[in-house]
Amino acid sequence: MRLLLAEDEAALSKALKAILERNNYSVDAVYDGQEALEYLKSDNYDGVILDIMMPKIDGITVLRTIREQGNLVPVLLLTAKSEVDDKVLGLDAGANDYLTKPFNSRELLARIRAMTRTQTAQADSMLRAGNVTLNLATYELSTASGSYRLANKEFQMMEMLMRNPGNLIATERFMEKIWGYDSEAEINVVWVYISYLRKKLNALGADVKINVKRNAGYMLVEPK
Amino acid sequence: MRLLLAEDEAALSKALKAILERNNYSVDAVYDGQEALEYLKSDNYDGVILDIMMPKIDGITVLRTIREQGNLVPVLLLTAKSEVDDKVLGLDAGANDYLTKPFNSRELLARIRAMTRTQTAQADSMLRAGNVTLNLATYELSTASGSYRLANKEFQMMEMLMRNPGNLIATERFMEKIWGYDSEAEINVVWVYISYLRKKLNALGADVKINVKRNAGYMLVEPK
DNA sequence: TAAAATAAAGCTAAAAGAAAGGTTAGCGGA
DNA sequence: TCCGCTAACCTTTCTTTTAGCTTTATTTTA
Repeated sequence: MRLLLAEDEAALSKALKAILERNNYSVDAVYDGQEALEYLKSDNYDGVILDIMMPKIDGITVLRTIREQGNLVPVLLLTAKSEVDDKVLGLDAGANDYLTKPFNSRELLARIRAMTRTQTAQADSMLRAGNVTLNLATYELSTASGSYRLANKEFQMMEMLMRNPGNLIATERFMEKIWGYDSEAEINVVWVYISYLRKKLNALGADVKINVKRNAGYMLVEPK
Repeated sequence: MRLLLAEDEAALSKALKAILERNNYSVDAVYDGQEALEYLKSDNYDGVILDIMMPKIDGITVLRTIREQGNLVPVLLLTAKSEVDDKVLGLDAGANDYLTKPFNSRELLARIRAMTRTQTAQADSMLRAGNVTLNLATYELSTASGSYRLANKEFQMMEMLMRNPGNLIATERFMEKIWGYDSEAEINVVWVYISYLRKKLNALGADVKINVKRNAGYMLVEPK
């Protein structure tokens, strides 16, 4: 399986390449958007890992360009924590998935596997659980009876829950993924947002629930 | 969960050990690569935190050596800021993850959790005795006729019993393992929790029983 | 030595206490 | 104005203690 890795930060690029190669991918690393476009023109890849912030040509433009050329190669976008709107842009531009830095290798590998599995590609920009959908581009949480546009943090929490239905997500995990390792925020922001989400799910007549497991975390449970 | 910490800088080592122990890891600290190798030979650890720059034998060599010996214990490498290439080397040598100094405790703990999860994760997430199962992930105690989600202490007691069916567990042993040596709790909390568990086992129609042996302890007995 | 008395050990419901989690108002910054 | 966050207060759940009761073991007494 051949992957193109476009990431300008040398240390991260090297590390990623090593991880990917240990997992039996052949990886070409490039360090700016222009190089990425050249490589994508000349070669056939099974997947692309594309940082958004890159010198010369940014990731979104690279993505848009290759899609215009009819290239349907699956693309995983890497975004820094704060570049939230970039995600939306990226999905609109035809990305298959995105990953927020910092991330761990297991997650990266899982996403790549998921992405390359169904070569069918084209952005699945909706998450679904029970009678609820979450639009990854517009941040809309909907059921038949209505919808809310979620704020950023709400969205990220809901996304994590919906990507792992039936699995427990540790409270610390929310903190790490959404607030970052160096955040000073109190642990109870998580409770606060869980509360917001439950309220909205309830108002929408959702048939999914967010369950708590004491001393552990939260889980999205779908109806049977 | 037992960890080996190999870090030559005394102050950092002490601090890390304290943090880890506060998070319920048992930590052995060693101060050079040679010691690390000795400890890794003689003992079983659930994870290793390995500084790269160490006296006598460096971390990468330690890592490479134990991997050659077929030891698959998860290893988290600690690298100083600039040693970028070391990361790559380290991952190639078979490290599971790495962390750049300086780092904060939340990140360290997250990495350790992630690293050790793989190994143990779905190994065996269920304990079984008679017609009863205990789900180690959800804390659910079940039979065909239903289930209870156990609270923390209840769960720990039940786990100890189910890991030693037919063996006597001293009341004092419960105290040591679950409440800790420095607990102020009275001995009769054990009786109280035994009582809770019996009630639930009974309500579930379990065919196992918790027997008492006077002046000794308790034993889970399975039907013949 | 059998029966009665006493002591020790263990059992359990309920109350008290502690901790975790939930909710809301409000403040400050884009 | 919307968003993110904190802080205060509320609710629920878990843990421990209390106290009275039952069972089992030991000692005493006839």
